[in-house]
Amino acid sequence: MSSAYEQAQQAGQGAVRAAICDAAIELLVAEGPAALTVRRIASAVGCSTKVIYTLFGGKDGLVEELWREGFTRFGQALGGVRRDADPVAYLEAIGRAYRAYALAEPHYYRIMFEGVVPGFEPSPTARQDARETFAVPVSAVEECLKAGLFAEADAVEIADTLWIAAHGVVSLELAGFFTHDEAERRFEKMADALISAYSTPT
Amino acid sequence: MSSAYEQAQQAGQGAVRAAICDAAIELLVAEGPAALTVRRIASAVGCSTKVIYTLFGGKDGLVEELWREGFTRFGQALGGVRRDADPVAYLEAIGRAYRAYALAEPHYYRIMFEGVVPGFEPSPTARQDARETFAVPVSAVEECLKAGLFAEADAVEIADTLWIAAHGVVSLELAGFFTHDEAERRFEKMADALISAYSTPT
DNA sequence: TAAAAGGGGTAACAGCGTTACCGACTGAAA
DNA sequence: TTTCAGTCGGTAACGCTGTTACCCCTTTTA
Repeated sequence: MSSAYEQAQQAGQGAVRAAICDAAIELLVAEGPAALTVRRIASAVGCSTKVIYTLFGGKDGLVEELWREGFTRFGQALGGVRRDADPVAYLEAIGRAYRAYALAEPHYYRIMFEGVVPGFEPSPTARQDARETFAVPVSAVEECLKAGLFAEADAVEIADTLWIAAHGVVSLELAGFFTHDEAERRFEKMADALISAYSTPT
Repeated sequence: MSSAYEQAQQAGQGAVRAAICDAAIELLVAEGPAALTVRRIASAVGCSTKVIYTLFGGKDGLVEELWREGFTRFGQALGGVRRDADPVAYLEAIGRAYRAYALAEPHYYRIMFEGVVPGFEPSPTARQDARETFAVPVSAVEECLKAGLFAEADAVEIADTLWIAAHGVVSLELAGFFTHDEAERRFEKMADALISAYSTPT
C-alpha cells in the first residue's frame, strides 16, 4: 500500500503539486486561514515540509496558488449565471451570485479580497489575472448600455461601482457588522439605488 | 533613573495599562499588525510578557483595547467634520473623512473592519460600542430627510448604504485593487450615484 | 509577628516558517 | 558498466510566536 503522496510522486511533479494544493484547499475551506500551516499541509499529504519549499518556494508561493484557485472558482460562479433576456436582470443575478460565492467560501473570499494571510501579497501578474474575473460583470454592463437601458457611460466604471457595492456588503457581513438578513436587505437596496442612478430616465 | 514601565508602575495599574496600550499603538501604526507580538510590546514598554496576561488576559484582550481605540479615533475623525449649511454637502464631507481616516491609519482600519489579527474577534459589547461611531453619519442623513432633500426613507438604512459604499472603496483600495486616484474617482462616482438615487426629484 | 495572597520575572512548552546538513536517487559522461 | 555530478527530500535545528507553570517578592491582613 502506498500513500497518496507516493502515488502522486510516481505520477510526476505536477501531481505532487496538485496533491499539495488539494490538501491546502481542504484545510482552508474546512478550518480557515489559521489552519494553513506548512506543517499541517505536509502532514496531510504525507510528505515533509521541504517538498513545499522546493515546489512552491515557500508558504507564500502556495498561498498564491490558492489565491488563483479562488479566483478561478469565483469566475466559474459568476460565469455560471444564467443569461436573461433583460440585461439588467442578468446584471442583478450576477450581483447575487457574487454575494452567494463569498458566503459559500468565505475563507477564499477573505484571502482574495482582504489579505487575511499575514505575510502574503499576490504578485502583479496574479493580480492582473484576477482582474479578468470581472470580464463577466463588465460585459453585462455593456449589454445594458447597448440596449439603451443605462445612460451613456464607461462600462468598466459602472461595473467597478457595482463591484464596490457588492464587496462592501459582503465584507461587512463577513466581519460581523450585519446579520445575514440585514446584509440581504442592504444588498438589494444598494442594487436598486445604483441601477436606478445609472438607468436612462423612463 | 527609572524606566517608563517603573514610572507607570508607581502611578498605578491604570498607568501601566495605558503605557502598554501606547506601546502597542505605536507598533501597530508604525509596522502593522504583524509587529503586534506580546514579546515586542512587553520589551518596548520594559516589562515581562506576564504583565500583559495579568492586565489584559492575553493578546486578544489587548487587541480588543486597540480595536476600541481605533473606533474612538475614527469617531473623532468623523465628528470633527465641519458642519455645512447644506446637509447633503455635510454628508459628502463625512464620506470623504471616512476614506481619509482609513488611508491615514490603514492598520487600524483593517483590524477594525477586516479582522486581520488572526485569532481576534471583538466581544459583543465592544461591537455594540463601535456601532455608536455611526451616529454621526446617521444624524447627517436625518438632517437631509428633515430638510426634504432626501425622499422619505429610513435614515439608518440610507446611512448603512453609504457606509457600505465607502467601505467597499476603501477596502479594495487597501487591498491593492485600485490605485489612489482610481479609488478617488470611484468614490466620487459612488457618492453621486447614491445621493442622486436618494434625493427628491428636482 | 506571622500568615496569606497576589503580582511579576524566568524559563519552559508546543507550534510556527524556514533552512543547513546529509543521504539517496537519477542521469550523463567516460 | 562504472563513476561522477547534480538534484530531490527527510531530519533536525534556529529563531520566532502565544501561553503558562513555577517561584520569589512584596503587600496586606489577622
